[in-house]
Amino acid sequence: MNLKELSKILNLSQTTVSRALNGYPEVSEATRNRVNAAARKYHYIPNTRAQGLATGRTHAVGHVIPMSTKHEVVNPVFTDFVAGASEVYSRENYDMHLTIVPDTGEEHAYRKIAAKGSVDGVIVHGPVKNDPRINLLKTIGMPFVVHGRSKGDDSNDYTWVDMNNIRAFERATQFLIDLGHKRIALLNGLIGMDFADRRLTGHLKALKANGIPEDKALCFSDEMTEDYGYVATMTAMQQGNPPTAFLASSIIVGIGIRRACSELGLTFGKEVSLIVHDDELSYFRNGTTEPIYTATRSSVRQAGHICAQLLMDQIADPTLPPRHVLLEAELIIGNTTGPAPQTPNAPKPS
Amino acid sequence: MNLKELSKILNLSQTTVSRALNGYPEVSEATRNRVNAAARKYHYIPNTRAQGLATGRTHAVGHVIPMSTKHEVVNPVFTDFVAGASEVYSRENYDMHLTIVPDTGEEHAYRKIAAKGSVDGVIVHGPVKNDPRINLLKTIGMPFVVHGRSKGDDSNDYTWVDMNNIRAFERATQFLIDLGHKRIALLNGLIGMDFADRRLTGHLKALKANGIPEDKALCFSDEMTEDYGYVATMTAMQQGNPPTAFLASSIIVGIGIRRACSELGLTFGKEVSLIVHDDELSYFRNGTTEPIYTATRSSVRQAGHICAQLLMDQIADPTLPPRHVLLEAELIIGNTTGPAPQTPNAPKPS
DNA sequence: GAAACAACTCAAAGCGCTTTGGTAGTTTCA
DNA sequence: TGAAACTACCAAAGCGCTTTGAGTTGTTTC
Repeated sequence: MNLKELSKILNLSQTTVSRALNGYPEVSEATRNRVNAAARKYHYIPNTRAQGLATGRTHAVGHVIPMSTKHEVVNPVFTDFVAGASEVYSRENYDMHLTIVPDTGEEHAYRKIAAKGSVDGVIVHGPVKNDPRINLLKTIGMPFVVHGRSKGDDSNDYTWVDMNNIRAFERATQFLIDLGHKRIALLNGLIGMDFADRRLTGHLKALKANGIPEDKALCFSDEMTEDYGYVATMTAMQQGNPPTAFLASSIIVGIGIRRACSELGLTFGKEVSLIVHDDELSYFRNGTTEPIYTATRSSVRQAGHICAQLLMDQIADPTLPPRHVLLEAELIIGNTTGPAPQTPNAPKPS
Repeated sequence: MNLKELSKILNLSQTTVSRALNGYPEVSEATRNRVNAAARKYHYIPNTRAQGLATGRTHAVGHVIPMSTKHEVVNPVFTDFVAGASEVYSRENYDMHLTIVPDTGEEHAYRKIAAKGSVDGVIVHGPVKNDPRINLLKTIGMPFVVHGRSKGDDSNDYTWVDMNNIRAFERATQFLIDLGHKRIALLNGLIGMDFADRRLTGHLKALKANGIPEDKALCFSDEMTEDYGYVATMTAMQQGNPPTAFLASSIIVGIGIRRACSELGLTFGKEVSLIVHDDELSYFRNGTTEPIYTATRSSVRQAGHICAQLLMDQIADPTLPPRHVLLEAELIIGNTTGPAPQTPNAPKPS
């Protein structure tokens, strides 16, 4: 069933039917009701492609995920982010496109997305330092919102939603220092990712403020998998001077740390302390009644929601000035932190 | 840059340019080269909407995810599935649409997807028993592939890709029985989901074959989160007659079981055994060198890849008969299983 | 040297919608 | 009473592409 057929049935012109359906005022109420009833009866749903061609609007947004040989395409954080964003999309009747582009030749990929005309705007995931995509999208003139930020770019020139990574990791580190910890291992995300850089910055800032020297051997950086958490912990604990505390960039890494510690016979809050960053992933709740981990908490789902909302606004009115949302993480005290052990941990055999 | 402009620049008709670009034979090689060069030079990329309108093909597929109040929208298994599927899509230059539909009024949602004409086919996720979507899609006449199956529907009548859930869980249960376990807890997925039903079937089949009575108190069923694994384990272990072995429907549930057991001071392979189903999730590898968990293993990423491929085939030739792919899970022996303890486990205090 | 055939190229229609620029018919009001 | 102002509708153009059917050359063939 298309417009033509429907209008024939109703003995009206396509114009009138279209206007009736889209709420234009130049149609009498009687006709409008008649049209709406018929549309429902005959299951009439406008063809998006045609609508898009005619209006220049697609009612769709794209999520573009960079894929490299270095890291996995889609991760659990992305998953929850999308869940949050999709709440907005389905409310606003927008479609969501997922495009996975190799991070070589990104420019072409983005140009293609713009030229193909299949989305009204995009969300940029996983920004790196000086991310070239931002300028590209600006010159192409496609509305976009960045999840995170990109250091180096003038950050007032585009819309972003970010978590205060520096502050969160500064606070977490300070909390551990206050408990007497001096040897703190940081299990960070992939270096080069903007968020990972900021977390490192925050961590180092707190160390410095307390006169604790940075130890490169305690700074790890990788894709945030469970296995990474395990392996890095094992490596750290086998050093001559192992850490008494861990700071993990994701609850998933924390799970790996837990497995390692349990294997090494270390109890959280006693021999070793742990703070994780908790994105409130739906499949890895940090406890339903009381927190499992001491954590810096900030909902990535909420971030998705906000990003989507800002993008919708931007699409509705492209002249809107750039907006910025900086979410603060809460510090949640759980059972994985405690005072630093009196005698430093001895190296553990492998 | 659009076709009209490009053809003006080249001093050719739109027809010729279009044919040259799309590889039709009625164009001289010289002209074709000239056209291709110009297209590259001026960054010409055809508008998908227009192309779709003209051809009836959208070069896009939809993933439709049912959303209910009962379970989360997107889960880690879905994530890896999508990663696998997207490999095929990007190779074939297809777009991927994500649509999240409330499971009330599903019929309308699917009809809408078909009528909107924005995808050439869909992948059906999370089939339940007697899933109405299958018949609906058949009558609508939209190509589709089901990830999983739907008991009750004549399973030869549509294309599906499934894992042999019955066999996997039958084998796993038998393996535990062979180790002397008689009290085996099953931490299954949501009841009603087709895969969960089959897993239960396989489990019960093995119990029956060995004359072990079913104990409802040992059968759990819920959304497969880490917390569920933890809570169910705690519940199971506090019973008068606790289990000596666990069978978990996902590695994530297994992680929760691990946390509970470690808290209860139980060692895997000694006081308690554990087999998980391992979907080979990229963020939760079952060990990189040796397996962490004894597991039934089957790559959901591969399943995604296959589904996507079958859907592409189906779209290319809708007259193709339905196809079925049944993947077998491997049984991987890790360190979490061992002989049943001589004296049954005593109930653990909460 | 006309007819037949390739080898190219083109104008125009059509995909399903929105929107511009109308036209009738009715009401309003000087 | 007649011009102005509405109201309610419509025909047709246009969005950017593909594709049909129809040329227009230039080359063979008999």
